[in-house]
Amino acid sequence: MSVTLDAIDRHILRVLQCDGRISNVELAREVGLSPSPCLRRVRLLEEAGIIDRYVAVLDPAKVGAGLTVFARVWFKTQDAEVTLRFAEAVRRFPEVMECYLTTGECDAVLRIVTADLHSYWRFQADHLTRIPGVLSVKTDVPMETLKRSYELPLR
Amino acid sequence: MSVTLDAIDRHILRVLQCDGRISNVELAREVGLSPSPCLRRVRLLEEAGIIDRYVAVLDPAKVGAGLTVFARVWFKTQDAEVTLRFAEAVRRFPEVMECYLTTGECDAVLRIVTADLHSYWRFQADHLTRIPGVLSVKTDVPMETLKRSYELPLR
DNA sequence: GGATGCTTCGCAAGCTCATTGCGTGAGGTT
DNA sequence: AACCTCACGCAATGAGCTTGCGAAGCATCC
Repeated sequence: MSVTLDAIDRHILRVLQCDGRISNVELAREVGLSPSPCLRRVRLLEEAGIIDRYVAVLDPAKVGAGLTVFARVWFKTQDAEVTLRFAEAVRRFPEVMECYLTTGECDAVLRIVTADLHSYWRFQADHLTRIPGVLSVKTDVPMETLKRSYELPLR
Repeated sequence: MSVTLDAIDRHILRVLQCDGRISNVELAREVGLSPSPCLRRVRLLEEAGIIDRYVAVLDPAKVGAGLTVFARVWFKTQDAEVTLRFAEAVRRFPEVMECYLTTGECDAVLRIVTADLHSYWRFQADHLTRIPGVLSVKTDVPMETLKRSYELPLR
C-alpha cells in the first residue's frame, strides 16, 4: 500500500496536523481544491493508514499531568521473558506514554507523565522498579520545556 | 475558566483523546447527554484551554519519519546565553519534536524524529552538535516500540 | 418554609457542511 | 487519432452543527 504523496497531499497533511478538526470546505479552500476531491483525498489518506487517527490534545498541566520525565531502565537479563513481562506491565500503566527497547547504554527508554515529582516518585517506587527483571532506573527530570511539537516533519 | 471537572467532563475528554473527530451527536450519546449541552461543555473546555487543540496523528513510518531517537545533550556552560541560543536553534528544527532542559546528569533531553539512522546521523553531525555551546551528545536509539500513547491519564 | 436566582438541561429551527453520483477535461497509451 | 484512466468540479440530499428559549434541579436568602 505504498501511496505516492503529491504536493496537495502533503499540504493536506500539514494542515490536518495543525488542526485536525478543520471543516472539509475550509481545508479544500486552503489547499486549492473543491470540497469533494479534497474529501476524497483525505479518505484515501485515512484508508492507507497515513492518517492514523484524530485526537484532542489536552493541556497536561490543567488535567493533573504537568510533569513529563524520561526514565532509562536497565534489565537484569535481556532475554525474551523479561522484555515480554516488562512490555505487558508498561502497557497497563497509563502514566507511561511511550516506551522503547534500546540496545545502547540502557535497555529501555520511557516517557512518563504524572502530576508532579511526588507522584512520579511514588510511581517509580511502587510500580516501575517492581516490575520483575528491572535492575535499575535512571531519571532525567525536565526543569523547563523548550519545545513540544505534534507535527511530524513532512519532506 | 471552570477548573473543576466533573465526571461528564472527564468522560468527554477521554473520548476526545481517543477520537478527536467524533461527531457531537455521537459524543453526546456516549457521555449520556443531548447534543446541545454536550457541545456547550466541549466549547467551555476549549475556551478554558483544557483542550489545547485537535490534531491528525500520522503514521511516522509512512511519511518518512520512521525513526524516533532520544538524545541527551551536555552544554559547555549552563548560562542563559547558551540555553537561549540552544532553544532558538532547536525550535527551528522540525525534526526535534520535544526538548526539555534538565538539571540532572545531562543538560537537555530531546526527542528527535527522522527517516532512518543515516538521516539522524546527518542531523546530529550537521546541526545538533554544531549549535554553539553544545559540548556533547549521547543518543539512545530504540530498536522496538513497546508503547506509544496519545492519551494523558485522567484521574 | 417558601420564593428567588443560578445553572444546566432538553427541544426545536435554521443553516452549514459532509457525502455521493455524474459529467467533463487533461494526460498517457496503443 | 481514438481510447482509457484518473482526478476534478458541480449539484442534490441528508446529516450534523449551532443558537435561542423554556423547564427542572438546587442552593441561598428573606
